[in-house]
Amino acid sequence: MRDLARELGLIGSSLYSHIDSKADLLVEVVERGAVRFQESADRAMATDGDGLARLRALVAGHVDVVLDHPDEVRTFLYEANALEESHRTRVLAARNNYEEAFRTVLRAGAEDGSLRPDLDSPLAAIILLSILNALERWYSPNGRLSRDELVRGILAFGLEGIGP
Amino acid sequence: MRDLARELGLIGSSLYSHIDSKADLLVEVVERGAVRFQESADRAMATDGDGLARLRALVAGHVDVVLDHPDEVRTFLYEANALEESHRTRVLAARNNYEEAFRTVLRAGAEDGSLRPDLDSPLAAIILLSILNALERWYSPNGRLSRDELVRGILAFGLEGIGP
DNA sequence: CCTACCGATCGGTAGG
DNA sequence: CCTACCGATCGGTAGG
Repeated sequence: MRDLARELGLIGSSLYSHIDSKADLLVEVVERGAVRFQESADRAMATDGDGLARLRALVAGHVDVVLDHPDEVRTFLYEANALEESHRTRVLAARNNYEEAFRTVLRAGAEDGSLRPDLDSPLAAIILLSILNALERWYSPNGRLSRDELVRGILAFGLEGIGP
Repeated sequence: MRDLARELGLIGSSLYSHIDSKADLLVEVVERGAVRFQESADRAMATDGDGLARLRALVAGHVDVVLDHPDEVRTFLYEANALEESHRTRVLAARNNYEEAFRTVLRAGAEDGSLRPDLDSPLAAIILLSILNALERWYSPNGRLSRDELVRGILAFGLEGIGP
């Protein structure tokens, strides 16, 4: 808390004129992350087009959220288990709901012919999210890939694979 | 430290008859994770066969390390940045070396025809490791997939993709 | 928003 | 390996 305060030009105890507790502050930050992802999914699901089109929108939206709000995302992804039970449950439900959007478009794509008909949608959803969530740990805008190339690279890997 | 001691049936200060400091203990645990991955990569690279065969061995080995030693792996993956500079540098170098094994077999596969000739090996290596490292966060042996089905599912996703 | 604190907990030590 | 501590730091409060 004293570190946070210092970044605001305050001393530690002065933070408590603005927040009630450290735990409350964590809840707020995690919640912001959850909202970002939810809004992104809502936008992507409102896209019209086949399963593949909506999958592309979900992936691009996720990349934007992760790269535009890395601190909130990190906190959402890795600190949710530090929340008190009731808040933790809500966040895990939000996460599952978001993952469900991926499962839904994958299933839709398998049925409308825009994706492989025999794909394992629960596994593919987890795998895609594993790839997307890890971005925060390695991607730099100063690296070899622009954000657009990154999205295309991930989609190429996921859609075509690396087989011969 | 008191929590760790309790799990051993000791009180906190008694730990210090066995270790020199909390920081030393962390170094040791992280190092164990690094060794597990390195040994796995060494075995996989000693496999004979084409790039694809060695990639399969790398993936299966990584899955085994993650699922058989989750605590060491978590510490290796997420607590390395809590190490003092010199140790941190060594661990990051070990990680890069391990990733290099993935890049090497991917490049080999692209050249020997067992993998897609135009694949982006640095990106594919990061993506595969993103998928593999995330396993610890969701896979349960009591779930729908056996370990073998998991490996096959990941390889199917990576090799064939989910495109139509 | 700061001053001046508080009780609890942390990593760790001396001595047996 | 425990007893009996220590100084530092933590989240937080009362009062101005």
